[in-house]
Amino acid sequence: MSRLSQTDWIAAGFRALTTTGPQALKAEPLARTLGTTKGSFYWHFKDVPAFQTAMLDHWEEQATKGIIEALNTVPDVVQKLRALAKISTAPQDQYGGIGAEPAIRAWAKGDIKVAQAVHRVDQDRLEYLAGIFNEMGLKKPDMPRLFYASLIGLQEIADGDDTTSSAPLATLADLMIALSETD
Amino acid sequence: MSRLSQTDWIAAGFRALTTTGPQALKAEPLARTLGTTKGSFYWHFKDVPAFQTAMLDHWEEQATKGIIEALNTVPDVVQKLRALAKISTAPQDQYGGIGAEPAIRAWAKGDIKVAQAVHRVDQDRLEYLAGIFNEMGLKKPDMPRLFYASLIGLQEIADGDDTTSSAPLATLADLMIALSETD
DNA sequence: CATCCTCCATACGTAAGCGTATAGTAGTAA
DNA sequence: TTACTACTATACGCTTACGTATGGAGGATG
Repeated sequence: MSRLSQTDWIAAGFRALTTTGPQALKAEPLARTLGTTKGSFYWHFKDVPAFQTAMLDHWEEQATKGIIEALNTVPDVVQKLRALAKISTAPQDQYGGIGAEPAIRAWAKGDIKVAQAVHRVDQDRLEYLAGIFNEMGLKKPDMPRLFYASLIGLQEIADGDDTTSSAPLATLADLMIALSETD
Repeated sequence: MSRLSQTDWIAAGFRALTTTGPQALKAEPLARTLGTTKGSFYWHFKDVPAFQTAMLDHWEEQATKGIIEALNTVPDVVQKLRALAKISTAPQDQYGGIGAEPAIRAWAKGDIKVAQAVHRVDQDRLEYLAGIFNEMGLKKPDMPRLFYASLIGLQEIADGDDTTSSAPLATLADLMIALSETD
């Protein structure tokens, strides 16, 4: 990799974020992992905050539109819920995908601009979920939040084994689907 | 506060952790918030990692034995579940209590010793929850994990308003209780 | 009152990261 | 070839934190 682009730096940022944590999002350490120097970094980005903002922009796009577009190919709402249960616990796709979520939420705890981005994403996804539940005829307003929280929580307490993560969410989905049919 | 103890420093540590994040767990910044200098810090603790370990020991005690002992005063299992749903979303009691949880989980992402402590606590609480569900006659093995994940996830996406956090968990508890009666 | 013993302040040398300035290199185009 | 553009290396001064060492302050104890 003789010549770098902004995108290369951002990808390296997500790698560092997920493996080491937010404290690794600094110019010189990142340069080392890319086998270059910070001269390159400050060519592509004004400063460290600007670099982080670029990372966030990237993630925000992925984390909302990306997932929603994937789900829109599934016609049936019930299947949509099941699909969501599945892809949200899918193998770590690097680079701002779902795999980076817990790391980003951790990052948000110590940086207000990250917290705001995460909050926007949460609102977007909750709204989208509310639409699904509404279509299913489940009117209890807690449901979207409950489902979404379970999804996040399972990611949070995941121990690498992905079956322990996906099974409980599938159970919840079934529970809610059953509830929607007795209403 | 003319004279400080280890405990004062640890309390300051949790305040800094929850308000600013793990990057605030350093000797000199903490000293500033306490109106003293790092001379005091290095008197009470060998170094920064030792200080952090002391914080973790404190939290680990609170986060397992503390909560479990509180719950053991509730006789009925169903009520126990409801009580758990309530106290886990209770107002932030500083100083290593439940209020610090999201911050500690965030901290864990960038520090292996923290991650290990969190994992131990998770296992303890999951085991305890499994006991409750077992007593209720709910044999589906996903249930403890699902409930616990929801609890964690709700803390994670909480926006300050505590009713939006507690209501969904109560809904889940009711759902599970209902399920246990039809089994 | 003298003496400890506990706790805190200050000063020091070292290390790491920031952002800037400046010089250099490798491809592209005229 | 020459000149230009896009990118990278290096060096600098500044700031913040680390951990150590040493010198008090001040209450408890004899």
